[in-house]
Amino acid sequence: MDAEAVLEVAMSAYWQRDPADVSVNAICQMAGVSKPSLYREFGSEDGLTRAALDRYAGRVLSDVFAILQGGKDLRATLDALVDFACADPRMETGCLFYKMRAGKHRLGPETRARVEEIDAAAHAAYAAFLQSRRDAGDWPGALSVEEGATYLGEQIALAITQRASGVDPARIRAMLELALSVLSRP
Amino acid sequence: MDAEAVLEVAMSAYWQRDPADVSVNAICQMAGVSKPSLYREFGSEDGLTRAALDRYAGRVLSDVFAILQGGKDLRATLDALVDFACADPRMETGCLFYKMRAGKHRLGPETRARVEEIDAAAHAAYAAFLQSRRDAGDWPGALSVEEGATYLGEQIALAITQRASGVDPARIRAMLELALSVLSRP
DNA sequence: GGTATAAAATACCGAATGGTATAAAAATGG
DNA sequence: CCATTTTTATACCATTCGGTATTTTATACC
Repeated sequence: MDAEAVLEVAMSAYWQRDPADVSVNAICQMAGVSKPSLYREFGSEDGLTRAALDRYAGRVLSDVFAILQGGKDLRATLDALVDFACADPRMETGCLFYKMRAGKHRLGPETRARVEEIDAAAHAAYAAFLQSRRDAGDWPGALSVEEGATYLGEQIALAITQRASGVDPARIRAMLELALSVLSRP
Repeated sequence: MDAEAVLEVAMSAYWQRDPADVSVNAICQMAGVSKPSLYREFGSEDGLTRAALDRYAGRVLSDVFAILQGGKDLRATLDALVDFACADPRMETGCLFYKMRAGKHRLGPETRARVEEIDAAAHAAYAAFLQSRRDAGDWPGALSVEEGATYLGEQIALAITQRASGVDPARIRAMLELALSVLSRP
């Protein structure tokens, strides 16, 4: 049995639908794998969701971190984030991480801990980016780095979550650009 | 058996937790009512959640509609909305309507239809408010009424959803005021 | 080819779900 | 006080869930 293939199937299913709406039975059926084999590999449903989240983080979220750490200026980085949220085809069905975060109480302890870890890391990455822009004199205004990081992160999350709901991407982009305009205005 | 009391218990439970996390059995136990009695009154789980949503709309959402239709100017109305989202103790555990909307696919057909109705009505109320402010010369900028209504509604939803997640209310208020500042700026 | 061993598939378990049939109890009418 | 009807409470049903014991199949070794 190919653990990589199973994980790919699980990640895609959790991502497309919602972790709470995909049972272990369904994943076994989709992957063509028996339940005992899956449990021998991942231990529990919690282990499987955690592994799927890890895979997702390394494959998708890493792109966001790369944008934030790219060293570009404020405008270019915000544009790249907006493009990612509104135009990247991978975000058409939303973000697995945000779906897990929204239903955090339904996750097992391992996966929940991982979600909180990633959440903290994302906030830190947003904050580090904004701090660097402020140091470079690129980010005007009196908003604190902490508040700006929270704001930026939540607006991105809102936009991607709306994409999963099937809202018109053009409208989402307009809303997001409107929300982020406060960061580049004095 | 007191149908009103049952409905009150159900609404509170759905509101505090999440409709998907409260079973019919649990509601019967909390309300001290037998399952057949509840099913004779509400027909199905869908009927119960729908009735709970209707009660919530008449008891809580009506306050939001009242704010939007109060005839006050832009600043005063936005302030009232921000206060409602960030300071009203009833929003401490979030909004039942937004919780249902977020998990729309898990609801029965009746309740889901009601959610969509309310969603449309809320959007229309936001739009009517903004249109009246534009007509009164109170709302500057080139943003369309439709886009403004979507933006305003989603920012309020985000703030209230964050309250349910236990985020610091002061920070939520700062974020929301920041987001809404684009509506009163040229 | 026969046997020991590892892997996988089926079948099962207990708990919980939404929903209902049946038995008990209470209220009503005479 | 008895009989009828309505309401309530218990028990049950089929299905699904996560998780596992058991049996069957395939592989490896000699």
